[in-house]
Amino acid sequence: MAENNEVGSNFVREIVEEDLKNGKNGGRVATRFPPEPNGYLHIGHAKSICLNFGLAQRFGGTCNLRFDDTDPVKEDTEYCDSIKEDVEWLGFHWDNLYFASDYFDQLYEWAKELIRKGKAYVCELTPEQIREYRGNFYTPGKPSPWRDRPAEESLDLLERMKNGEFKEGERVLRAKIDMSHKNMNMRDPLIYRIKHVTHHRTGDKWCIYPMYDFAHGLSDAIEGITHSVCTLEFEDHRILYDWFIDALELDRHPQQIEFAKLNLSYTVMSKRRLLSLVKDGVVCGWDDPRMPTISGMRRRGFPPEAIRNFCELIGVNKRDSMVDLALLEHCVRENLNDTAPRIMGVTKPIKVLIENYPEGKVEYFEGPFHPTDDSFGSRKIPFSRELWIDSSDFMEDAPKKFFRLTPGREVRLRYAYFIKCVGVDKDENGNIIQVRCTYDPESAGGKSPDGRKVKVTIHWLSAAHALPAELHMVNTLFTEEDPMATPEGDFKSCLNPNSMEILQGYVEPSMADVKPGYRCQFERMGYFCVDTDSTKDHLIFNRTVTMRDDWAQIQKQGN
RNA sequence: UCCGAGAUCGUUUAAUGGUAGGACGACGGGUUCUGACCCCGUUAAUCUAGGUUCGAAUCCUGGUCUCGGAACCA
Repeated sequence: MAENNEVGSNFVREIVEEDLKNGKNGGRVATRFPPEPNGYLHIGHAKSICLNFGLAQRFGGTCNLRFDDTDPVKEDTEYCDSIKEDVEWLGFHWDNLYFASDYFDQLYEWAKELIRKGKAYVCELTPEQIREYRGNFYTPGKPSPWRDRPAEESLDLLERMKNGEFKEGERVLRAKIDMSHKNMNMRDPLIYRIKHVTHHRTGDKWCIYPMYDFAHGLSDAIEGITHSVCTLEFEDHRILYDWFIDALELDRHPQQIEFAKLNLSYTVMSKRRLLSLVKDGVVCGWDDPRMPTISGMRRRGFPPEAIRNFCELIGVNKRDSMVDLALLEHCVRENLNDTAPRIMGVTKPIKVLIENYPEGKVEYFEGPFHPTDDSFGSRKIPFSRELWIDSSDFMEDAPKKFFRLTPGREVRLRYAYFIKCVGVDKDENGNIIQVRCTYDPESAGGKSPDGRKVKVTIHWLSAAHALPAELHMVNTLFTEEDPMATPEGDFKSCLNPNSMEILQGYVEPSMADVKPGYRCQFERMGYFCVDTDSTKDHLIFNRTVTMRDDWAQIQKQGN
């Protein structure tokens, strides 16, 4: 068993396999991803998407995309569009696109059937009274005075609720179950409530809208879903899910299976909190590269394959967990290492003057776009007397383990020459304005004919040829691993003031025509992605993720 | 005080009564024209107390802790 380098199964997969083995559902597997269109999808949804679509893929079944649009107050078609885009971008294709609102007619018929069976009634208690009558965890509820009214009366009232004869809150349709049930969900739960609100799809056709518990399971049944996967907070609702299907004596009975939702360190994951970040202007929108939304991660440069792989690695179970952001970053690097062309970019420029290199001379060095995969091709990189290097690659007073440029030290300029630092020029305030070096003409192409070794190779750009670029150095949005663990759950108290550092840097001339979405590696600096707002005249890159950095670790240890 | 669920290396995930394994991280080393990638090694866990058994992470009992649940939200 131990020699299993493929990721193990998970309990949902095992349930489906078992069902298949036993011939349940006629050997059919049908799942669905049922988002409410009231916000943008995030990495937590990606877990659910990968699970549901993955199940269908693995077992030759189907997976529907169904919008759970039963509360017109919060829902909007803008969200539907973004959700569809995100699911497709992740690489999944739904067998059918449905809306819970497609089933409003059928649901209404079923509601009337429940009334006729004596299993539902129209209640005229106020919202406050309903709450009061429901009791609490420790004390049983008491029956509504309208509980036993004749079915005919409820039928008539429901019809009039539908036609808009009553104000919101005046009447509701409730299931008649058990007001003293241990599970609060069974104390005559609501089925329909009145809302005089225009629905994003059905317009003003309805003045009543079905509640989740009623609509969701029955929608599953209508679509012939076999395995209805949802998150843990619905565990207490499963009994109701089953009750409606049984009460209506439907011939299909989907099985609800609950799993633990994803928590990621250094981020928050609820739509409500993400919306508040957007509304408060903490971020620039749902697709801000710092957001854990699918659209934010896309803009930041996370490849869909990396996200899918991450979802596979984290597994599926029923215990609460907090997945380390480092695992997501690992998946992103692993993918980008194989797929991203290498280029040179300078994030914090410092000028280097090659004293013995002729003024006005320009030569070109060939550099492959990928160290091991020739199919990426190569480009010519211009070299001249004045260069930009990254300020992190030079130190005047270097500690022992610093291998980069420092007075008297020789390093290699990638693909170009060995250079040796011979001096530093400063302004009157002591700030370094330029590093002076000499180069070894024999080392052209970065070769070392005499076998001379150099500790490191650094990246560089010909100052005259470099393209200015705005660099968005994306970091975590929060400084705490669990932002919700801050006092009173005030997650905004640990917002990271440096969540996005904006730098004016340079990139090599081969980047002149890159389009938004283009992903590449700035050698030694990290993976970057061209931002959606980037133009030919104003290049903008988002740092997708840094490189793993041993030097940074050493520096950290020194402190 | 009620109902439901869950506790395995720092994190995450395996084991389905039979050697507690993998991944990420951390640490150390090798390699290197990216202090990257890659390779090798080290670290490190069954919530607790009993019981059943030749044998328990797994089964039983009692504790403890964590999470979810009382919207005309989903």
